[in-house]
Formats: sequence, C-alpha cells, structure tokens
Amino acid sequence: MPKTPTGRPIDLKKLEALQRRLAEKVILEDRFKQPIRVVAGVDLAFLGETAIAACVAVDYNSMETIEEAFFKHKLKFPYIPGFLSFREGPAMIFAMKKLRVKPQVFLINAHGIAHPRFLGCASQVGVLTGQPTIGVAQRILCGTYKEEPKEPGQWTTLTYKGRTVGALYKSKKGSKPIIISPGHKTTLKTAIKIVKKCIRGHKLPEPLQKAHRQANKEKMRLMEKMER
DNA sequence: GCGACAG
DNA sequence: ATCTTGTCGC
Repeated sequence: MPKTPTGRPIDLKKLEALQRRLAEKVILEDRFKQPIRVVAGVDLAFLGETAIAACVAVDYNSMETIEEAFFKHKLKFPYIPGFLSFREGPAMIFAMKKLRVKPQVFLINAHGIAHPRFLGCASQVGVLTGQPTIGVAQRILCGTYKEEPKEPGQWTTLTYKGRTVGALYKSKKGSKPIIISPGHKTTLKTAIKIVKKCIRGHKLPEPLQKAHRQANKEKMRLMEKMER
C-alpha cells in the first residue's frame, strides 16, 4: 500500500470511489460565462518535495501575458499514475485563485476525462473550482486511437471504453502530438478549437508554454535564494 | 502473471 | 517531474 511523504498509508480504492463520484459532476458542455477573452495556463515545477505552481493569464487574441500568479506548496501525496490530481491539484488551485483577472477557461498540464475513471487532474480541478478547464498532456494515460496525425493542424480522436475522451493533436512538425481532453464545462470540439488558437509555434499552447517557463524561473529564483 | 503507467 | 552532455534540426 502506497504512503504519503509523512508515512500515512493511502487507500487507493477509497480515492477511486471519490474520483468516480466527482466524475459524475463533470459537465461536458460549453459553459463559459462570457465570450473568451482571457485564457490561463497552469503548470508546476518541482524542487524536492515542494511544488511551484504558475498560473499565467494571457489575452486570447494576442497571447500577450496579462497577469501571473505563483504558489509554493509542500507536496503531501506521491506520484501515482491515475491519481495525479491528489499530488498536483492543490497547488494548481491555489495559484489559480491568486489570479486577480478572471479567465474564461484554464488550460491545465494534465489529462481531463482521458482518464481510467474519467476524472484526470484537469477535470478534478475544474469540478472543485467550478471553472471551465481543458486538459493538455504530452503522453497518453489510457485510450486508443486509429492513426497518429502527421501534419500540423490535424487531429485524431482518443477513445476509451467506448467513449471519445480526447484527441491527439499535431501542434508542430517534428513533435509528438499533444493530447487534448475536456476538463470541465467544455466540449472536446471547443477544447480543440481553443487550444488550436493558442498554438504559436511551440508544441504546447502559449498559456501552458508560458506557465511552464515561469514555474521554472520561479524555481530557479528559489534555488539561488537558498544558497546565499 | 506481465506490461503500461499524465506529471 | 528531476538528474544530466552532447547533439541534431529549424
């Protein structure tokens, strides 16, 4: 049986039950409060057992940064495939809540419903915050697809247990496709449309590209602040 | 039983 | 994810 960093045993069966219950609350319909004007990216960097979460809000049309928020958090759960939300979810939510501007949607570096119990970290964060979320990952956790998209702009659906849970999207030549899946309050179709519009030459959509870069910068500052 | 396995 | 040198390609 796995344990937390402090040695407390983890009951995965119980957490699976929680995921199945929360999965019923996922809304797979577009429910943005306003036309999309601001979209935020959420990603983390790690320094030992500490997570540095970065939430970067950008203008949906220009992809220019509007605001950045960070949150340092001591990890209280190990990495276990299928249970990523319990490890990274808290830090992500704290960073999202520090943002003063209110994005219409959040892009999260994790899967949405493309998950064994249809509740990846992006979906769980969406349900817990009530915010629209989209999962963007670089590797498949579960599911199958027909053919890998080869040309930038193309995509193929990802299926799991008879359900279309996401899509493999070729965002850049020379790079493996990214996996897009609805997190909460959005359809796959809209999720693809939004991510597509956020691609600006990088493999990852700009909000996530920026969040990833900022999380690491913050981590570096933290490192040098320690050795002096 | 054997592999696969988001970040 | 992180540890890590050099290396190939746009």
